[in-house]
Amino acid sequence: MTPITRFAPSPTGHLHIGGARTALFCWAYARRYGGRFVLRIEDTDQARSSEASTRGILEDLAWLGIAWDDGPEYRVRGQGQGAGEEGAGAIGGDARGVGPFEQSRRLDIYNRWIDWLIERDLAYPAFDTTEEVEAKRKAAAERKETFRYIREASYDRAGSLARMRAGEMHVVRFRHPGTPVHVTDAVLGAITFEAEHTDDFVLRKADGFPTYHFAVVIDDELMAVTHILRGQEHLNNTPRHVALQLALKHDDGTPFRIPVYAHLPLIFNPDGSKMSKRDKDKAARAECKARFGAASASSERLGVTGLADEAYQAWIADARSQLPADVLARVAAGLKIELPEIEVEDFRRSGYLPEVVCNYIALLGWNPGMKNPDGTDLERFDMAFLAEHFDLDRIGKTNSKFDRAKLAAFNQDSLAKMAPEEFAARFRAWCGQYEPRLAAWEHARFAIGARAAQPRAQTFREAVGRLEFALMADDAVVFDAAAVEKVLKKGEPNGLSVLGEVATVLEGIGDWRPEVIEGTLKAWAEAKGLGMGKVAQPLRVAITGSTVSPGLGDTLALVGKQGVLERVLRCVEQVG
RNA sequence: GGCCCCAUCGUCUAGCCUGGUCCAGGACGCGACCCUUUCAAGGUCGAGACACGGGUUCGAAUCCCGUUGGGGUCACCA
Repeated sequence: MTPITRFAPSPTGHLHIGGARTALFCWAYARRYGGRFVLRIEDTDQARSSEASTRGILEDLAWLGIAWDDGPEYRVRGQGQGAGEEGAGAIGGDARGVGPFEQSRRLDIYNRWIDWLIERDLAYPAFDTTEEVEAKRKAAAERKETFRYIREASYDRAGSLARMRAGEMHVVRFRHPGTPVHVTDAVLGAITFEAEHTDDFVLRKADGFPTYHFAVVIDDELMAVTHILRGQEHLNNTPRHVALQLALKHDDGTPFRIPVYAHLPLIFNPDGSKMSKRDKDKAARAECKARFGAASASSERLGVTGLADEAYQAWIADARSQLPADVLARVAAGLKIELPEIEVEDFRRSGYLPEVVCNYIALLGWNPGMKNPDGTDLERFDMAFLAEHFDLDRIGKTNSKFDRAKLAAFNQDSLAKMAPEEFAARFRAWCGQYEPRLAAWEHARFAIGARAAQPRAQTFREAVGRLEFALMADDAVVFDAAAVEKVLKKGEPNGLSVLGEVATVLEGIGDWRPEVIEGTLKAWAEAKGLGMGKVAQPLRVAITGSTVSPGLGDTLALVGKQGVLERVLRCVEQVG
């Protein structure tokens, strides 16, 4: 049996990193066994779903290199930076004729099955208002019980059907058979759910849309899904789904299949809290409070447009509130802080490589159990490796915490190992989207910048940071006081005097290329009987304001001869 | 609270199914040293875990039970 897996996100925001892992595992399993991977959009919550989210999710998956076989069509534009097998072209489509893949477009299908169930009295209309059910739930909670909706023996079926046909507002509930459900989970093993914990859950909401539980079961059957990989938060939904699968039969009498279930361990923040997009608001809010005080801060101070003071105050006051993503991004920029990465888009913006993100998240809950030739555990691998070796039996059971430091280490390693031309090309593509100042550099200069930043950066974002000195105006350099003290004012020939001498040497260099600059300086230092540190450090401080920069030749080349001379002069004047 | 799941270094994990080769291996992080024109990288070394208690057994990280701890879930959200 060739497996068919599916990833079924609800389009209520960007793709969460946890969702990305689920998608990755689904993809990998399908690839491993030559099956198909379906992408389905679960947009049955009319209030929260949006088409923009759907587009974002498709884009995030494509960027990660997780291509779906069946699902909404997505055009990959140009030089894709994705990690997976598809470079360009189209992803998705409906080769098997099982679409559409947006649940909001499948209402007639669900309704047909609802009718089928009602006919057999396996489901029934119920007319309770939300308030009535809520009241019962509350009453049960006060008795320290869990409310379970069960159809009363006195239920008037004929009358109810008539009311339904007359158009009265109602929901359709499943008539739970009251038998225990046994599930064999591919990860967790045998699990039994006793009957007394299940109830007559809703299949179709009052707005006519199916609930998640119902749509999932119908779609998985109709799309011939064989393996359901999903987060462990769904474990308690499984008995509902199985009960439904047991109740439903096709017209020819064949029952719905019970797919293989594999519940994945969850991913949390290092502090054990849920990884939520609210974390980003939380971080920004904490920074605002720390900087401006708890209550009185004005959005004016942030220099953020499009954020009314009233909205700002409300956001500060309510720990659970969220700012629109774009506004929040501007707040963070104004604050000059990095927001925690939660969604795939965040990692992309921070300059992580998609193949590294996939590698790292695959390790959260799965590992290949193989060794490298040197005896260490194999944990660096690419998408092709996953497609070849991924399997359910090595999925762990324990939840994990997202370790950004390890991700960053992986990313730095991949960045450093990359061929310089590839690094430059990908860095440039990233800058085109997120760092226009650098993208504007002409080719030769960018190549030097890329070379200077490559071995040192954990992310593209950080690479930009390492080049910041070349981006600033010559008269904007701030000379770090400690550096000035240590490098320019102390020592036998103190740095300042070296600077004065070296300026003339620099001035004499005609061919302003990194190798020439560095060679000339080395020769000069040697001739003067000085260690290179005596020359390099004062120059670093003069050029960048700090003692830390890329290789000296690259640093000077990036600033340009004119700029270097100006900065040195300014430094001597200011410090001396 | 009911139900369900889980439990190896700070973190991710290997080992557990098929008890002995485990005074528990690796990775990230951390510490020290070396190298060095800074930072990083690299090299060498180091600290660091079988939650606890009972069994079973000649022998348990590995099997069983309990305790404790953690997580999930209890919607006309998915």
